[in-house]
Amino acid sequence: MNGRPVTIQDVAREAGVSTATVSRTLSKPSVVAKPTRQAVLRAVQKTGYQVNHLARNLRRQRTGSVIALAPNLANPFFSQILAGMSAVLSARNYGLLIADTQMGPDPDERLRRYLASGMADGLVLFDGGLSPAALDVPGRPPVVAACEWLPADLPSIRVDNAHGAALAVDHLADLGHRRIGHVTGPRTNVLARTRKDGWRAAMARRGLEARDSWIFEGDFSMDSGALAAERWAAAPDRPTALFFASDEMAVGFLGALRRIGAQAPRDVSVVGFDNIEVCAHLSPALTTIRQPRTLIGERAAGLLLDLIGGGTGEGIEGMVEVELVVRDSTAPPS
Amino acid sequence: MNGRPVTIQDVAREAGVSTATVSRTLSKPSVVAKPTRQAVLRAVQKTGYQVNHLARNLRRQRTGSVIALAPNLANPFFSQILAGMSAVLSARNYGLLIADTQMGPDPDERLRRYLASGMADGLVLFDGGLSPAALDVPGRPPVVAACEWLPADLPSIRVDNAHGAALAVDHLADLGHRRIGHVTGPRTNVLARTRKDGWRAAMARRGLEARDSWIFEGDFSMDSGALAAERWAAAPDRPTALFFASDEMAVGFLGALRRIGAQAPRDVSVVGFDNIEVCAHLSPALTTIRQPRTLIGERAAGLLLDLIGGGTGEGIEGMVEVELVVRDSTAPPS
DNA sequence: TTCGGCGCTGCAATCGTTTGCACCGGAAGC
DNA sequence: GCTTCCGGTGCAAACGATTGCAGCGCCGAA
Repeated sequence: MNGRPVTIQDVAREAGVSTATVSRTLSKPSVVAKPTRQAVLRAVQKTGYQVNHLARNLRRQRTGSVIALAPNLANPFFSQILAGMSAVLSARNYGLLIADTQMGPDPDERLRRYLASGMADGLVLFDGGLSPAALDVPGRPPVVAACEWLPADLPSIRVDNAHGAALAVDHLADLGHRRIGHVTGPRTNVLARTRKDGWRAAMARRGLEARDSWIFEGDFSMDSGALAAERWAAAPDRPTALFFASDEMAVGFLGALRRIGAQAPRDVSVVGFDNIEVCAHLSPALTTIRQPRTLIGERAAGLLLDLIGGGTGEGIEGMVEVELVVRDSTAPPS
Repeated sequence: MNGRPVTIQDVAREAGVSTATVSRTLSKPSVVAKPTRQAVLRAVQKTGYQVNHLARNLRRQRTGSVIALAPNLANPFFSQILAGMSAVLSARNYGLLIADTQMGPDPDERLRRYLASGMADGLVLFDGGLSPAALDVPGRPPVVAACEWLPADLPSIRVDNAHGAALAVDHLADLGHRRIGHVTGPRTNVLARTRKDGWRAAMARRGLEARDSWIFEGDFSMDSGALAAERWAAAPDRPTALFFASDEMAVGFLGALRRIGAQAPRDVSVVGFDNIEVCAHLSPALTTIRQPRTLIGERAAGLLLDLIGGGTGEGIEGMVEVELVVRDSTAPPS
């Protein structure tokens, strides 16, 4: 009942065995004789012993946690991914540390610090904007890239952006659209680039022209989507349909569209990317490409744990499939 | 260049001093003589030494991290709060661990385990649905309640829900509405209750009747907001304005409203609560009560750190103010 | 000359586990 | 009866830092 936390020594004394035996009872019960084991467990019960993770981890030379490094934690896109990671990690008794790359002055330096500090046994990187050189830390723990990725050849969980773009374009083309434009993400972002390339490729495959004036540059944000609405309205040969590199931009677009008196899908068909929750509740409900975010988190965590455990990541690494969700924001051109 | 990580011993040898001196140079530079200090720092540079947090923390009897415990990590509401926490914590060299209360079978037990495990120096609790008894762990670290709170008398960062409700009701009443309804959160949720009580009180203060049939029960989700739209449409004495306990519900409501051919603010004025990002981009843009989520995260983290440091939390604990953001979803009754 | 005091440094204990190795007794094989 | 083996246990050395305490040299005052 005193304040001092109860240690393995106390349990050992209580059970009349050595600390080694207590430790083994707790970690590899099979090697200790049944009566001893029971005595130890009783002592643990009685004393209310809890292992001290710090001591255990120091001895084992591992931290028992993993860092998720995202460009912007405030972005809700990540919350579901983190939830997926958390589920897998906590099932395996790992903790999930989260940190923001874009907060301090020097993101690369931050990444390097995290890698060198030994604060975690592994790291999941959601920011493709970092320099591969920052990964060049001697003795760094395993790193997994998710969603975005670096030129460096990291094990990664990728989303099939090209296929997503193709689904979108095919859907619109099937409806009869021929002038299908694209609203891009930020120019430097890998996701944005692959979606744009996917759009271009899909257009070519369908024998449609992918005119440059049908490309509107955005940055994934709602505001940039709203801006795109104005530019779309002002365009001379404006597309009858738009494929957006993110739902957020599509949402911003739809709102702004209404404000200038136009309407989807009457005046323009709209396809987003992500399937964020609000899509289904907009009016018109947004047709989009669903990204399985929980799955991405689970896969990323699983891959990282495999690497930490000395595995090769074989069979876990790789592409995550996307699918088209048709709602009300797309229709044949009028 | 060998694989073994460099320890404080290596630095000591390199600099020709004892490990004690190296340690002091790094933690309390003022007590070591300048030439020695420089020699040590040079050695640190040369060897590329990084402190081993596990060892340090074991010795110091602290973990250097803090747990944020949320009911549902996938809920984007928390992402901005976590970002705020992360900013404060990482500035003070603390790590942020996140975990989900509602994932396993027994949330209370999970909380108790986190408290007893010593995995963190403190904990921020965002889930008001847990049993106060779960906090009754001998020698538990400081706990801060944020947003929601338990009956137990925890230090907390609260949001002025009553004032928020009053702002909403006053705004609607000022526009001329007299039949102002309320869409609630889940019955057991503290936030939901205080917002509802706030609504009732504000109605009374304005001399307006708060009829029970104007209360629509929801659960904070978009789906429940959509459901409320149907029930609102079917109500005989339906309110001309609705105050929602969350933006999400208001968003769901607006979408469903359109689908049944009605429209805000023509047929009903709508006020939300939170000011999530999408509010400004809906059409009509949603009038709402802004909750400063980043600030909540910062305050919660600051309070917890103060408590961890032995402070009383005086001056940090307390209420966070909300404000009315008027947009297009409210207008005088027609 | 002696002594107190002060600034700096090193010694070594300590944090609480895990785990390689040695040991011990009993069963089994020859 | 003697070895061999093996399941079960304990001893004690790690893991890598922090820190109380003591000691050392040096300076200034008496």
